[in-house]
Amino acid sequence: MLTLKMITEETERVISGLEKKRFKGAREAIAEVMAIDKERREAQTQLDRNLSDAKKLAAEIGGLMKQGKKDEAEAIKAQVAAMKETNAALEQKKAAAEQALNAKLCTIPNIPYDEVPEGSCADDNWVVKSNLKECRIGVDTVGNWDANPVVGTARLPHWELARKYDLIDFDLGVKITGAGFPVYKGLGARLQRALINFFLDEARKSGYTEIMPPTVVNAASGYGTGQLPDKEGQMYHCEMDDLYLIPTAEVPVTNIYRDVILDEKDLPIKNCAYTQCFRREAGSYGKEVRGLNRLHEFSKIEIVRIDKPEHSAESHKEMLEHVEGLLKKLELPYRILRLCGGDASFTSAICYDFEVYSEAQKRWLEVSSVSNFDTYQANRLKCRYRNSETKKTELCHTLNGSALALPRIVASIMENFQTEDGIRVPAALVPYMGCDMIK
RNA sequence: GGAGAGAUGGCAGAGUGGUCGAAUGCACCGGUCUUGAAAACCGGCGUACUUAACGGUACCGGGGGUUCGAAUCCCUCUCUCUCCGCCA
Repeated sequence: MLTLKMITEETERVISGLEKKRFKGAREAIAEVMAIDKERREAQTQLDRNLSDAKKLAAEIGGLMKQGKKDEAEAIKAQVAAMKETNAALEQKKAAAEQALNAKLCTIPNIPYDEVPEGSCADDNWVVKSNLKECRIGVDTVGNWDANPVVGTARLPHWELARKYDLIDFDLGVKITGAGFPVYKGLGARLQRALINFFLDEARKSGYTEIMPPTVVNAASGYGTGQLPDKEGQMYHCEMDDLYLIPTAEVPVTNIYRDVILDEKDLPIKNCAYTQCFRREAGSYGKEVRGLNRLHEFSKIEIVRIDKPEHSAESHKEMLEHVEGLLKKLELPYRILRLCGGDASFTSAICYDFEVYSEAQKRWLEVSSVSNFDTYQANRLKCRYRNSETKKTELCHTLNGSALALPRIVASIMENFQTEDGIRVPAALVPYMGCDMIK
């Protein structure tokens, strides 16, 4: 959530930022926050004063009793007792204001950085880079890519290739669990493991510390990274124990740093984690979710950074380079988008999406989102560091990105590298696969 | 799952109703001494909210209660440890 300090000190900048994010009723929302905050402060100052008085009076009683001045002691007792009611009311007022303030702040998104483009939907995103031409997979051509000659053959979508080579069984997943829970088999399963190991090894080479976190989290963690309260319906919930299946490793990994004060010298913290991710994806339907395009359970390697404010932009850049490096090594056709204000996620200050091209589906598939959350997430998490110069605690910046999510990468590999003899394995994966062809 | 014990500052560990935000030790930071270091000595050393400031308030695992007053008493939840049971 946004900090009160920012809202009160830079009100106009916040409002225009929210408008850039296409947040409706920004001015009213901010005015409401400030009004509630005023109420809260008034209740607090008054309560503090009353408590201070009561405390001083109550402290006298002990002495009076020892001196045997029972009557005086009793008089003060009555006096303090009388103050209790007022204090209880103030306490309640303060608590109510705090709660209302918090609830309101949770409904207000992060404000975008200056370099975030104006715009309201996906069409307004900037394509900052694309290697499509180099890959020579034109939208209309059919497999003229040198490394992948499928001339004259219609490209098959990955779900058909999955069946042809017996790599993924979607129907079996339905039998065991339900739609969106595929069963990977044989080389299909091995490809999963190969990608997981490849991504983790690459992350390690880039200096990330591998974390293996729990895949179920408590409500406090869900709240810490912002899945709760608003996106409750997107997570699987174990009611009996009140635990949630994680939608991304971001949740458990970032929550490591909840309520933590870090040393400046330890920043930036660079963690990576492979986990299964679980998403209910309520409201999804149709061909958009066909095959591997959208699953309820999938594998993902996430990179997470905690950094000091003045270095987070540099961190973000390094993360983008890391993810781009992965796509290059996998030889996939990709493009990088800088998301516009209206299309960027609720919590991000700036976000880049990586997409790979699916020749068979004739569309781009999002495989990674690399965001800087500035202090937005850290404020909710209470993740701070001690500034070595001022000796004061300050909010960290948090960043994360997928590096990478498997299903669409698998779809893209299958569709783009299909040949008449099978599916070519990109060179970087051959050591992990133990073969250069899936057939 | 059953029985018992416990949860105090970065760590260790006192504190069982009043002057306790909390002794003491260690760690850490600053200083004196020293060519330098160690030792010794002196000083500092939690977080948040609030106030223009002085200062004030809250927090001793979480929540609630008793009391004029709670780290201390009561209830409840969570977690940890020991024993038993079950089990990868």
